[in-house]
Amino acid sequence: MTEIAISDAEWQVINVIWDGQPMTSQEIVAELSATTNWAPATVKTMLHRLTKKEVLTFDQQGNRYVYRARVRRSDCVRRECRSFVRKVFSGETSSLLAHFLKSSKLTAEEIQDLRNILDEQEAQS
Amino acid sequence: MTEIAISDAEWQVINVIWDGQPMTSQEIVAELSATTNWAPATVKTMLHRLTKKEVLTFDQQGNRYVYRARVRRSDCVRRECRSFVRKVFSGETSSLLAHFLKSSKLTAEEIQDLRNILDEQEAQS
DNA sequence: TGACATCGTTTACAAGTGTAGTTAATTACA
DNA sequence: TGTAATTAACTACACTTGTAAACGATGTCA
Repeated sequence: MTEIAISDAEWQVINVIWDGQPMTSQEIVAELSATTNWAPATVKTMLHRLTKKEVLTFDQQGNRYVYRARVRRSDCVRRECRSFVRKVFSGETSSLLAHFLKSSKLTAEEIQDLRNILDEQEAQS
Repeated sequence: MTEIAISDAEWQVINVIWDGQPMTSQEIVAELSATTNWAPATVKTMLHRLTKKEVLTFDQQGNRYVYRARVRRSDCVRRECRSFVRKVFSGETSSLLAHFLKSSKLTAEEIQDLRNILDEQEAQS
């Protein structure tokens, strides 16, 4: 079953990796410096832990590592969503949807896109 | 700013309190025994921590406490949702909505309700 | 008025987390 | 080839979390 637990800070790291892999650690550090105040050593720790958790892997080139994800973003997103809806909305996805639909200001275009998804969903049932 | 951090296990506890408050701890324990394997002492710890975090308060009646929430569920839900969408969907609520709309099987009725919400949202902009 | 049951409080403890300095190895430049 | 810079690994440390037993106070029933 291998429960992979990715912490909040680790999510920030692996998000940039999913967006730009393969990446060296200094590229990752550089990217994260835009959104955090983490010391480089902090990022290194995170990379180390994520590697240990088998979320990341790397190819060694000289004395530096080139990281990439070992797990699919979509799988992690799905898992995280599932536990979130369970925790906050008692597992009721429709409540969650209602909440986010109400609380967010969407553009006309986004609204249309969502309508289209609803149409598809309806067609499939 | 008072960052309130409610852990996963604590969410399970406060959820039953929001649903049934005011409640004594044995009522809370009883309710949770339906969904968890926690020892009563575990629940007590949680109640204690949530009280310390000022998420709960209580009235003393004899030697037992009657607990109720000090924070509104809607506020906690909102905060939790905000940090979740930031963590998993880079803050893009429309991505989150698309994900959940696609990944969940909704009844025709739920779909209609969501459409109505979309209509309202559109009308307001 | 004891003895027992029931509360909440205190203590426990390992694992995970956020945050980062220190160190040892390797590379690169002079 | 030696020294400076860079890199990943190791160590650190306080705080949170999940999980619960032990303890002391209080209430209850005989």
